[in-house]
Amino acid sequence: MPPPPETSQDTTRHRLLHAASEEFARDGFTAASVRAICDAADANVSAVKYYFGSKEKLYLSVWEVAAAEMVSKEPMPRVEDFDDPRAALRAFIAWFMRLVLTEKDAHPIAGRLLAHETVAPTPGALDVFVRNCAGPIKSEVARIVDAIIGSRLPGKQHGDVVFAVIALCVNAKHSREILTLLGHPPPTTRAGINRMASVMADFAISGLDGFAKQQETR
Amino acid sequence: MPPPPETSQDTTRHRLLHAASEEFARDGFTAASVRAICDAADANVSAVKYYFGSKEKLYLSVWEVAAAEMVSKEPMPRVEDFDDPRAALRAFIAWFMRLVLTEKDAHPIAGRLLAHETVAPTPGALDVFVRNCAGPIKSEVARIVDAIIGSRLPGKQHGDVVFAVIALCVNAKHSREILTLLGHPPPTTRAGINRMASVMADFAISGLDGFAKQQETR
DNA sequence: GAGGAATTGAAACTGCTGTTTGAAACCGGT
DNA sequence: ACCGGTTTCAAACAGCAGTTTCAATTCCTC
Repeated sequence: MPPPPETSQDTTRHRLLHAASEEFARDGFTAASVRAICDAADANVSAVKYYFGSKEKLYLSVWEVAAAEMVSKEPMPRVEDFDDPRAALRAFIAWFMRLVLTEKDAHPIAGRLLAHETVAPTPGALDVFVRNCAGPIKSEVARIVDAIIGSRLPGKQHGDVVFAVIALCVNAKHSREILTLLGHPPPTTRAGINRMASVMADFAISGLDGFAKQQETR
Repeated sequence: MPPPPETSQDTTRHRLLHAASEEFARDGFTAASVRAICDAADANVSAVKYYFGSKEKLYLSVWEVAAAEMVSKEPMPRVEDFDDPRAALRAFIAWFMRLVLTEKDAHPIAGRLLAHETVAPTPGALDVFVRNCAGPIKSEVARIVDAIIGSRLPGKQHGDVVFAVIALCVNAKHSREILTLLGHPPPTTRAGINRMASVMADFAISGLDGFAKQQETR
């Protein structure tokens, strides 16, 4: 019997993790099935209990990998890396939209996991997701927004504006099926995503400048 | 053979429809269970087959009611009803956000059904939803956007901008759980929704004016 | 090579889903 | 009171979910 190429990447545990990533990313936590994952990983169903304990703990392990991948493959742009906060916003929006829209590029699974988790949170995994992923993104957007509008909006309005910018980045992902049926499918290529991100950045910068002007006249 | 519909208000059929509306609105098509619906309606499980044929046909019936409710309770603002297209946009955003965010006001269920259907479309019901609901909304936003920026953006960009405006309205609903965990829960009262809608309208108008100015300088 | 731990395997368990069945109950018209 | 259609009911169906069991196998160490 010829021994299969047994690198450290080909253990049952790794194959399970890899297959689970794809299933969870495509279908979300609830809709993904343990049996389908194990079939894809060429493993027995009992392996998920043996290696991870349960479906939910397997999901958390997938999230750990995805979060690590997110920060390693293409790091999040930070406002202090730019001279102009508007340039920072452009770069951030492009980065964020590549994150959520790209299917097989820099972030094979993190963006899709993120999309599922946002609209249908998995109770046990939601706080992990918010801490490692949504929280840092929101904080950075808030810092960029502050740098542009000079801050000092009332608290609620400030948060509304921050999440408005985020909404511009994630909507194409969340509403993909509807957009497609309405004749406006979201881009999937890196070039197409960057082009759309540029439009969103124009929109966001003009929108924020409106608030900045509103501040000045006070 | 299943009989034609009744007209009275307390028939089993009517109770089923009412209970199904709430369950589908809260959990979406897949997650809502026929047994839970029948329990809430104080009816036997077989009643859904008897009166509607299947869970999916019951869901379509719920959508019919919701769509009718949507156009009757509070009609969609149209651009020709206003002198200024920016005022039309303000009114439209406020209307749309009330639609998707309100829990027990003018649109008890339509907005929540819409939210579920947008992010997790039900194969059999998606085209009905797009035709009766998403399509008209998108068309009206497009008309308002045209009136503001004077149109003549390249096709793709124009669509991007239209859906950017829509994103501002629906994101708070789609990301409700995340926003709540990040300390910024979406408003639920009519006054709170209107306040947030005003901020989104400011943002959108400034954003669109940016494109309008961009057009002029060409 | 033998012993013992680590891993895999097929099958069953519990519990849920939407659907179907066929008989019982109900109700209005004769 | 009787009939015939309408409506309800409890129960079972087939199927899939995640989890569990425990024997069989593989792997490593002595």
